[in-house]
Amino acid sequence: MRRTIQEELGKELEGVHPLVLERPKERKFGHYATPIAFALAKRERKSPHLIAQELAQRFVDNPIFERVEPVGGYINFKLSESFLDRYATWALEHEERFGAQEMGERIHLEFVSANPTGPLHIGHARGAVMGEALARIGRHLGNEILKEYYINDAGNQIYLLGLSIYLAAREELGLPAERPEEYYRGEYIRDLAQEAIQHFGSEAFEREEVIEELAEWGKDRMMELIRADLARVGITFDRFVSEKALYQQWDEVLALLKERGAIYERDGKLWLRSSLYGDEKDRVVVREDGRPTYLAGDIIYHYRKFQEGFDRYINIWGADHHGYIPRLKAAIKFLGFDPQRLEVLLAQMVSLLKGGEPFKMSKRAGTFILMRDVVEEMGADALKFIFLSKKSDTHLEFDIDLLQREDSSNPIYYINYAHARVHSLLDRAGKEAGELVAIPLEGLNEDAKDLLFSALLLPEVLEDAFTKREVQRLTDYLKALAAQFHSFYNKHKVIGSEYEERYLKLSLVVALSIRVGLRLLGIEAKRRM
RNA sequence: GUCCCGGUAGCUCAGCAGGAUAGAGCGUCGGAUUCCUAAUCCGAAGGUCGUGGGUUCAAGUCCCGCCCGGGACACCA
Repeated sequence: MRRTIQEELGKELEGVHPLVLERPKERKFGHYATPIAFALAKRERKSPHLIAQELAQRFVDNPIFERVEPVGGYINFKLSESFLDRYATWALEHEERFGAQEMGERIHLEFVSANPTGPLHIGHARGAVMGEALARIGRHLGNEILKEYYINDAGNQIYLLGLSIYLAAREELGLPAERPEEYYRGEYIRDLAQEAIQHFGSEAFEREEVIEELAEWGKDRMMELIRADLARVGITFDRFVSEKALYQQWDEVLALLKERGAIYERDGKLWLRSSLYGDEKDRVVVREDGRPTYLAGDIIYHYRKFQEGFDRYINIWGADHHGYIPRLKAAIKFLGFDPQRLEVLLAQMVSLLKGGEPFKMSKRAGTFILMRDVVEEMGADALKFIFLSKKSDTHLEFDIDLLQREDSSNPIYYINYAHARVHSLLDRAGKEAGELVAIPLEGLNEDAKDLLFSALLLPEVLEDAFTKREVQRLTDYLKALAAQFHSFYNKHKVIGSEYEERYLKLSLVVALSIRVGLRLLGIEAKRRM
């Protein structure tokens, strides 16, 4: 819709000035507006109002507008009913494809990538939910998106996982278990230990040699559990990449880096000259004992990603990794690729409240809040909606108790109720969606036209949400649309009125936008409550 | 010290690429149901947009300084 308007305006105003098209805060100013005359005032040495008047003249006969009005320096455009109706019919004909586009970008999307040394906690959930939603919206808009999970299965942590299971198992079996300074604790370790005793037999825990084996086994079990947690919230991946397997390519990548002058030796270590490309200092990639650092793995990983030739790469990381971005981008540059193709979205902290009290988590004490438990408590839909309703790079605070309530303080409930109401209207009227699509919308009051316009905004909301990576635009839109529908419903009787069929068609468009919008957030709209 | 996020109504937050009188939800107070789901709606009260400068026809929005809160600054992953 916005595109159509822009094209129409473009025909008349081309070359005049870059076109800014905005939606006025108040509906009385029309559906769209442009402050173009302000910008022209200086150059033309005329008052903005005069310029707006002149420009507005060019659109008076255009059938897509009911009214084109200069106010101050603004030109306000009000869409005609016939245009809105045509667009509504078109939307209903497209059904679930409403708002779809053919953007055609090939995008590599990496997210979650939590270490397989423990279950997913609430902090992981944010990036997880965000990645899935972006992928769904992006695909709806015609992009090809590969969802990938990078498994950090190399390094000391996996050994620690094995050790932790080993110790817990020995404890369980009544054998002496000496705790080192660093190990994983928490209920899941005890669960794994019991499972391990079943699997390996109690004799296995008499010797330390089993730790390596336990580490490997534990990692696989953890990945299974993580995948199960994700699946429960409707999140899936197209590919899992193992860090460990990447190291086969390290010699090749290191040689390439050396060739490009990216590497130097100091104190017996190999350093990446990342400060040359924006990092605050150079970083070690190979330690004195010859073991590559974590960064090395990430360099290989991104080397392989970039070799696949995607148009764009998106990584969703926890905000605590933000300092890591410059060194990775520097490495990408050294490898001869364009670091601008890599976008890192940061998922900021989540603070949970329960009954107004902070719900503290501490990984060390093993008291972190599991994503699984939150899903259990408030449901996957509410979790997704609330996590997506704030920009991912700002802190999020919410109270679990609020999300269990079944009223308007729970947004997902409120939106579902609007959707269910439409279906209840249809049932009540005994009408099928199919027989309403062609009903012409004419003679509507302002409330109905406003609601219709709002319902038709879905495509541009989706486009903005995706291209700006701001999914909260969609959640905000759905809340506002639901509110407008509830208000309309309370004010205007549908069944039995002379407008019955027209209002039903209008309601269908509202339901369509809600349904498609929710689906792209990974939530299925309810037809009955 | 450097970097990231934030400071807008009692609380949680919107505020688009600078544009029309700063918005929503919750909470508070008042009202609506012989009528399509009151799981809803309508109304009211409530704001020096952290602070001091600057740019602009126009600043919550952009630039600079300062204050406050949260987080990050590995040869851990």
